[in-house]
Amino acid sequence: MISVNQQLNKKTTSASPDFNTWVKSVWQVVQGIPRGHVLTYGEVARLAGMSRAARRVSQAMRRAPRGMNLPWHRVVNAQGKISFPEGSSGYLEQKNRLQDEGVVFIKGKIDLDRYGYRGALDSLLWGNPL
DNA sequence: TAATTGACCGATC
DNA sequence: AGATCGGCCAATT
Repeated sequence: MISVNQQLNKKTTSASPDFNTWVKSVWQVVQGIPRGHVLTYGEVARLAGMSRAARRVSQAMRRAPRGMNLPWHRVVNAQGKISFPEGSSGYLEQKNRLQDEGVVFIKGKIDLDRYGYRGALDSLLWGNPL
């Protein structure tokens, strides 16, 4: 008995042109994140045109060519936390990179209202403190 | 072919 | 605030 999940998987698997196109959109979106700000996986997915594909964003970023210097570190999860296992090399590198850009961690979390893209726009429009 | 795996998310308690 | 849970779906095992 083949599961529904497997059926769906089969239907869209094997490098569908749609998915590959979307992957490129993901790269563009990520490239557009300003220094010192972050976007969540879900937001990137949505902005790239697939609202439910948060989990695919990491895949897309992993595929990015080295030369393009994708600012992958500016993508965090919806809780404002780094999604690599705490203490892993990926975790530390991402945290270091973000801190170098002025992003502040409080108890391992980033305040998305302040550093998120939306937060950034609100800051500009509202001129609110910090 | 089938099951498992994630750099996830939102609702809910 | 933190923990659980179901849904998600290409890639990997």
